[in-house]
Amino acid sequence: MKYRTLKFDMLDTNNCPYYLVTRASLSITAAFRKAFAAAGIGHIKPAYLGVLMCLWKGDSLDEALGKLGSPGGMKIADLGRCAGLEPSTMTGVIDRMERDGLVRREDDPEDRRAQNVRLTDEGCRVRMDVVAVVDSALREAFGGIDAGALEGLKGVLRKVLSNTERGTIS
Amino acid sequence: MKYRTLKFDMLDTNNCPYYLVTRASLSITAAFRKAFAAAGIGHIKPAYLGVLMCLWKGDSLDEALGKLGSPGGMKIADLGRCAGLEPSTMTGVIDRMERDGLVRREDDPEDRRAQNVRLTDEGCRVRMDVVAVVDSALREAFGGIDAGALEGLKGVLRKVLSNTERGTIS
DNA sequence: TGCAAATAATACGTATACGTAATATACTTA
DNA sequence: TAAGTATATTACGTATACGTATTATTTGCA
Repeated sequence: MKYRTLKFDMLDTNNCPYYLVTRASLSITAAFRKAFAAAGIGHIKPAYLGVLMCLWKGDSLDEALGKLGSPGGMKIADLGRCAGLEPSTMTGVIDRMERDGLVRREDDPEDRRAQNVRLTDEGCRVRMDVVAVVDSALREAFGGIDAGALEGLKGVLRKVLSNTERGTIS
Repeated sequence: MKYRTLKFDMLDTNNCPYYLVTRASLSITAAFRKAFAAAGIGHIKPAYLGVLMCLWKGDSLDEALGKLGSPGGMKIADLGRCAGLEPSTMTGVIDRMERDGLVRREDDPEDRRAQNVRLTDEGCRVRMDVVAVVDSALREAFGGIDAGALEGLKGVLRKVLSNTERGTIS
C-alpha cells in the first residue's frame, strides 16, 4: 500500500521536488542567457557570474581599502571554492572567459604552480550592465513570491545541500 | 542605497536563490549517481529516471488495462515532453540507455518518421531496485524537512517555472 | 636536508542539456 | 493532387559540470 503511493508520487514529475529543483535551475539559467543576449552582452555566460562576482568583490574591497595597484587577482582553486565549482570545472570556465576577453591569467610570482586570474578592462567595464541584467532577471524569475516564501526556499535548499554534500564546498 | 544592498546580496552566493537552486540540483544528482553505483546498478544514470518512469508507468497502465502484448513503446518526443527535455536532448539520452541495455528503438509501423522506445527485459528487471534507491536517496536529500516546508518549496519552484518558461514544457 | 604528502592547474573522458539546421515523412488545404 | 506546413528524429556545435589521472611545485616532517 505504502509502496503504491510512493511509486505514483515519484512517477508524477510535477510533484517530485528533485525534478522541480532541476527544471527551475535550468530554466533560470536559460533566462539569464537570453537576458544577456538581449542586453547586448551575449559574451557573458551564466557560468561566468560566480567568477565575476568574486573578482568584482575583490575589486571593491581593494578600492575600499585604498590598495590601488594591488594584485587583485585570485587563484583558480579559490575562485572554485567561492563559486562552488571543482577546480577541473573552473579551468574550462576561465578558458572561455579568457577567450571572451573578460579575464586574464598571470603567473603567480609567489607560487610557481599557481596562476592569478584578473579582470581585464572589459571585465570591469561590463559590471554595471551585468548587475542590472542579473537583477532584473532574478526579479522576473522570483516575481510574485513573497519574502517569507523566498526565505523558506533558501532554508530548505541549504538543508538539502547539507544533507547531500560531502564537504566539497567551502 | 538600494543598489548597494542589492549588489552585496547578489555577491553573497549563500544568499542567492539561483545559486542555491543550482547547487541543490547538482548535489542531488551527484547523490543519485553515487547511490546507483553503490547499489550495483551503476548503469542507471540520473538522466534516465524520467524516461524509465514514463515507460514503467505505461507498462503499469498496460497491465492494469490487460493490454498484454500491446505496443508499450513511446515516441522520443513524447518521452521528452513527459520528462521535460527537448527532443534533441532525448536523442542522446536514449542513445546511452540503448547502449546500457535498458531500452530498444523500434520503427513505428504507423509513422515512418517515428521510432518507438521500449523497455528491454533489463529495463523492466531493474525497476524495483531503482525505485528503492531513488526512494532512499530522496529521503536522505530531503530528510529533516517538514511536509509544510516541502510543499512550500514545490509551490515556489512551480511559480519560478511559470515565471521563466516559454511554454517549452508540457 | 631530503623525501613523502599536500596543493595548483590541467588534460581527458563522460554526462547532461540547449539551440539550430537538416532530413524524412505526414498532414492540410487550395 | 501538388504545394506548403507541421512533425519526428537526428546531427552538430556549444556550454556546463564531474571525476580521475598527470605534472609541477611547495610544504612538512623525520
